[in-house]
Amino acid sequence: MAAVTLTHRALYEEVAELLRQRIFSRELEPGSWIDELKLAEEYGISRTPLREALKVLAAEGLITMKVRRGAYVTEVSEKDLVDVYHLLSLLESDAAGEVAKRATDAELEELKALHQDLEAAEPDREKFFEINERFHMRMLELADNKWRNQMVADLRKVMKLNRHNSLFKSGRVTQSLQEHRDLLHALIQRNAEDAVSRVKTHFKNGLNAAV
Amino acid sequence: MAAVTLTHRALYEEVAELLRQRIFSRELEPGSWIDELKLAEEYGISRTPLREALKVLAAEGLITMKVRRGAYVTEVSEKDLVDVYHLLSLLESDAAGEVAKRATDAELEELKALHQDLEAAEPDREKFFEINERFHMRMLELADNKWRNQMVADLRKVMKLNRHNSLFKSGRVTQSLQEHRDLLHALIQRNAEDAVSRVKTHFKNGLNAAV
DNA sequence: ATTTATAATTATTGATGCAAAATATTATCA
DNA sequence: TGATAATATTTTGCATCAATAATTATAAAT
Repeated sequence: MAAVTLTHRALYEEVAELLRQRIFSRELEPGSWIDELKLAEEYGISRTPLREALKVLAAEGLITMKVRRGAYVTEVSEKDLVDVYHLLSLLESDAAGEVAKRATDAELEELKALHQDLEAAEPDREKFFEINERFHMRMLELADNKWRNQMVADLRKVMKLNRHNSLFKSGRVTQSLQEHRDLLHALIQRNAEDAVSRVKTHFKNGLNAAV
Repeated sequence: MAAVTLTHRALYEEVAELLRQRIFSRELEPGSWIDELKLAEEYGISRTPLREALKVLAAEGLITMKVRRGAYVTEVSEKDLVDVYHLLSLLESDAAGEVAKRATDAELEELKALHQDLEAAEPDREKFFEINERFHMRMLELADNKWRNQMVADLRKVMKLNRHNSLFKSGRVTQSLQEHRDLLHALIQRNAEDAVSRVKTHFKNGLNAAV
């Protein structure tokens, strides 16, 4: 019904995005079964695009398909979280080293501006969260490896499944900001080795605050 | 036709696997458009499970979906190949370091046995290829990070899209064997640092032979 | 009373059909 | 003769429909 057809993206993509939001907001809880029929009715769409959306989310690791049992929201164990942080640390630190070496001055300026936004957003958790994500992804983009970007984006989604968000721990935001400052300093100094180690520290502390 | 219904896996999974084979065998060429209707008829199935299979392959990076244009086999540029090798190097070398530190003696024995199979397979390219893959994936498993396993498995699929297979270059098999020998030595010595660097060298040489 | 088997219900998976969109082709006009 | 517009064909994408598999509940037998 009333499905406006200015469908720039395919319907299954739109639905996938809606489902992601519901998963991250924990409206769909980890471990819970996904009722295709109910969701399709709720969105006023058929099950076909919904099922295609579920396949996409399954590939991202957000949901798990069980044969003849349907789709379940992925449960992230503590070990999973440790493993995911480890990979993010590895991939993003490598990217930071690349950026320190290859980014143009203008690009580093851009990161600096993003960081300033982050400093300004500090009291607003939601905003801090969003800009933090933007900073990380922008650095990734500057490292110019689309395959890594895709992997990091997927891993970050899994990370967000975890109920204990590290930024909600008291003092973590302040600490995180300091780590970002240090990283930015290393990048501007074009000290690749230092940038790598700063990112690794950042993720190590992030994990400690998360578990 | 004759679609035997001992469907332990879902049909879309089976179809995805069949398509992977056709892509790797270059029967479906990179850049070429995938004719849903024709394939569905060929396999004697409907378009629904086929489309779901395409979504899975798209998530793996093997095919690319264009809105209202359908699915195309992914074309891997030289830069893509460099980027993918870089990531494989990063992820697998890290895994090797982990294995050097944490694997049990029995597990290292298992890797050693696999390596012996590889030595024995040398003249048979096809077999060498297969056992080489098994060795790499087994090492990954021993490093015990399922998220990394998934990522490496996907990246290796993309790598296989490339037409220039490095192992087809003369002398590369011999060189590759030597690198494996060195890696195994480092693992058995439990020298993590050396293992990491051996894997990195292995991928650097692999890339050089591939481009 | 407990266990096993069968039947019924429920939910997933696959097929078919239809509508909308994009591209290619043809015809007409300048 | 070339360009533009209209039409036709091709193909994607969504919905509805049918069937298959699994689980649960009930009944019967030991």
